[in-house]
Amino acid sequence: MTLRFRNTLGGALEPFEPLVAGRVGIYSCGPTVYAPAHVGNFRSFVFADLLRRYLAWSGFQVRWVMNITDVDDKIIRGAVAEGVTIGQLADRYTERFLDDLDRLRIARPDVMPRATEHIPQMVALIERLLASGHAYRTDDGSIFFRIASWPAYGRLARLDPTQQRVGERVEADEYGKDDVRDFALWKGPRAGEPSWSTSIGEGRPGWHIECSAMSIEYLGPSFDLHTGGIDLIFPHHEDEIAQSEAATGKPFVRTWLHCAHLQMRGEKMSKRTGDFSRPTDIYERGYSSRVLRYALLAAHYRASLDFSEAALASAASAVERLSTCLQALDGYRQDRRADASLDGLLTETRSAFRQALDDDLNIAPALAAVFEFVREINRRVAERTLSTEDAASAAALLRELDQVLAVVEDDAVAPDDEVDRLLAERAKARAARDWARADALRVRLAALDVIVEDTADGQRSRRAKELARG
RNA sequence: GGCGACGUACCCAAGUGGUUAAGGGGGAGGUCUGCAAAACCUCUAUUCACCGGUUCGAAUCCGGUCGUCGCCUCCA
Repeated sequence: MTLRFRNTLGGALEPFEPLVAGRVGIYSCGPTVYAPAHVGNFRSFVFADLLRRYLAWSGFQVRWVMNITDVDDKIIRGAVAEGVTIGQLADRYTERFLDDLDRLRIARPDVMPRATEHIPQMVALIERLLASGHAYRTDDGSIFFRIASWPAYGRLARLDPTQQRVGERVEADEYGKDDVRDFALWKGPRAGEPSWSTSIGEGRPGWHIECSAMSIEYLGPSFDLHTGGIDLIFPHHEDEIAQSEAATGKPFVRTWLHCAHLQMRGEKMSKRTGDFSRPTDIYERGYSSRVLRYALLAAHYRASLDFSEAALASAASAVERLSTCLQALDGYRQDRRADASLDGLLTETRSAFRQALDDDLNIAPALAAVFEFVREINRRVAERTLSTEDAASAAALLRELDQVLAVVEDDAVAPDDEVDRLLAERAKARAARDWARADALRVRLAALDVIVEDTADGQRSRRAKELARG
């Protein structure tokens, strides 16, 4: 089976064929850096990261671009409220965002362009739209895209523009548009707002144009994959398509992938309702970042996912099961003949994993393949039927699959002399069959959040950090 | 009102025409272990929201009903 994706544009499951064989260009709509992003936002970034990792694992050379929106209404409002510049506010939350990405093991995109550093590219696009009659100016210096000039408008969202409930949901016309459905490419200058002096006049860019300008700049006028949350389909991505294709005359994006919402208590997690969590809130509750990653990753990207304490607890147990297996393999020593059936198991597992993810990133059967492998390996570890080399091969497969999942490998633990000393003492006590002393040391280690377990391969320790404490 | 997604065990969730309905979590019992933990084994849906229909056969196809969520405005 070959790799297939459900394309939002048209809704069909399509075989994936990159424009250039062996190479993939991905653009992901990134954050607006006016505040720390919440867990719902990160669901879509974890999804994009899974996509990127899986494509890379499958042998594609991937170029991943994610924008940083560092000028918009909310940033301007926030900067004014704090008495800082929009640059200062945006820098602060960009740093915060990058930290959040790192902790969630979302590998940094290859390019993270900022809107304010690409004004010339946006202006160039707008000039072409003005020249071709797809855009028009209004009295205040704003420039709008004329939807009536683009018959394909609404194809992505399967929305008939004439059916929009004008007046009820569509904002009243502030800028003197010809048609209320037309969207801003450029916003004329206003007192107290940042403004750029350009060939199309004074002002600042609209939201949609930045993604067109920056994706075209780094991936070309036509590229393979574009991701975002389901809420960006309309109007954001619809507008991107219209303005990009109208400006370049070329088909914009081949495949659009949209991630469903993270829900909280049955409703979309959003800052607006106040019902949301940030990653740091989850960490403070005692869950590690890879538990959070697992919780966001374990459901199919197109299915809405309810974010709850139960989901996190379940993720914590699952993650612990995976890393315990890896740890057991790393510590395993057995001088014996190789397990003749191991190669077959490794091949079957890799194949089932690939087959699942090839099917529109169907994560559940992919994880099932991993867990079935773990159960089988745990059985062989317990029965001591693996050789030391077999254990290393099994561990290597887990690590290989974890290049895609990034949840199995435990975070490196900072060395701790006190813990090391207690562990060594306990090992000595056990060797001397001094059970009372060994048990006392185990209790002391537990107080330091270190769980000690005894196995056929000796004492094993791990941090008690995946589960909520208290 | 228009458009879209969805309803499978205690929870999450795969499965889109045909042998025993994946997997994870949780729970119950057991094995192993100095003890503990981890791990392993067994059990935990004669049934897939409901009602009709098509078919030799449906969780899977068709029609209807009920319910949930999202988009149509800024939003991941």
